[in-house]
Amino acid sequence: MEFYGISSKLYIILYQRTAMFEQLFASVSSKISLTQEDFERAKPYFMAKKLRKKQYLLQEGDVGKHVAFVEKGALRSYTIDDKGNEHIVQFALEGWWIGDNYSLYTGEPSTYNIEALEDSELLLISAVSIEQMLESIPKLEKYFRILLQNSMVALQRRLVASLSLTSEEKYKRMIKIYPDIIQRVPQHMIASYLGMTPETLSRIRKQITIGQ
Amino acid sequence: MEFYGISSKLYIILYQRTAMFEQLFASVSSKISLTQEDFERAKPYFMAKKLRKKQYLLQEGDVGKHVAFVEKGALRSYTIDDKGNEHIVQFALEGWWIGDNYSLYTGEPSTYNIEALEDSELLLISAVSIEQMLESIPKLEKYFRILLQNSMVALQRRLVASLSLTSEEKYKRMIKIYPDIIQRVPQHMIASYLGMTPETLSRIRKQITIGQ
DNA sequence: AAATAGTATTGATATAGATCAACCGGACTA
DNA sequence: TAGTCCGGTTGATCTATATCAATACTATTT
Repeated sequence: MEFYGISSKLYIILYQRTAMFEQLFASVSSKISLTQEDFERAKPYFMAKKLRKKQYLLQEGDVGKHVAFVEKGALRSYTIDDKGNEHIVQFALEGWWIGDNYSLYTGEPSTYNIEALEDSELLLISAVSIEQMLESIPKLEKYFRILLQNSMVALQRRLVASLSLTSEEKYKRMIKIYPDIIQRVPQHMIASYLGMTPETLSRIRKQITIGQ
Repeated sequence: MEFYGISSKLYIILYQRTAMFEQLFASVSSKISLTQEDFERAKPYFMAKKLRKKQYLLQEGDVGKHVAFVEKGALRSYTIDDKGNEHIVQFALEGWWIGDNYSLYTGEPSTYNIEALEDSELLLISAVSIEQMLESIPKLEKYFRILLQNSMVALQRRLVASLSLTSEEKYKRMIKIYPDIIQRVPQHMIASYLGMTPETLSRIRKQITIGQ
């Protein structure tokens, strides 16, 4: 848009860089108003990273050095409990943040595993870079605070849901809130996220489709 | 301690004011290092409030105008689900914060009820006061960020626990993490917090005490 | 094209925990 | 002093969901 008078080669480079931050720009803009210049100043704090399907961003025991914003692809974070069962704590599609904030800030080893479910393109940022970026662009404080608050609310609601709903109700709630995740993620992972066995989810789905 | 050379009357007033903020001071000091002067500057942003047992700090449908720090007493926040069942989202004893941050910042009506379980002494602070206080004492930003992070971690762990543990394991975990809450809160509320019926909790306790 | 690993379905059976119901003891309160 | 409320216990029964096991399908690797 504002690229009049620059060579086509440079234009392409700039265009790519913008495309790379497309989702992040959308995410920030949806929560606060930020000028294009401020946003340009934010870019250098991030590092692009691609992950192939099944690669890990973080493994249990590692210290999380970055949090990641998902520009493209899909990831999950999960823990393994004492009985050896996996529990999916979070999915992240385009426009979501994922990482272990606690490990990032405390320097303690993480209890999570974060794995790409599809080939993914991420924007990483370190704890130090976040500090510096917030120092330099204080408006972004609000963006991150809103993110944190929203995740707290989502987490509390999910907890209440897990305590009060039947398996069928949990699944229907999931369809309503995250239809896109249902589409892209294997069914047994949805089951793990909802705290039920794959068999139970399969039966529930059968019942629902017959019912409709 | 640092009150040499002042009249005994003034001493008492200062002593009371300090006593009123005792827990808050301890909480802040445990997470960041703050000078006594900075802390003194923080005090005016708070408002003291006493609540008798069974009184409410917030009721579903109200907009949360403050968050509260508990200097003394015990509170709970809970929601009522579609089936009319109460679910306790949080307890708060001395040294804990309680409130609906989401409602506070968005201005939307709260979905929570916050009730005193004992006669309690609170320090309230409004959204605007928090902003101003953080502006004036930026060090406190870190304090609040640590609080938020810790609650996220606790909440995620509680969620995984609720998905993976048996009722007995959940109760034992609760005893380990919050022995003080077990002591002071009616048993059926513990059951509600853990997502089981009072009957189940009663049976579990019986079994445990026999086992030991 | 064959082999393998990952994913989903279906059936039979077991069980943790919910539900319903009765009862008990203590603490307000009328 | 009796009466009502509240919290907790105990028993009998029911049910949603887990577990175990077999089979089929699909995608990926060789």
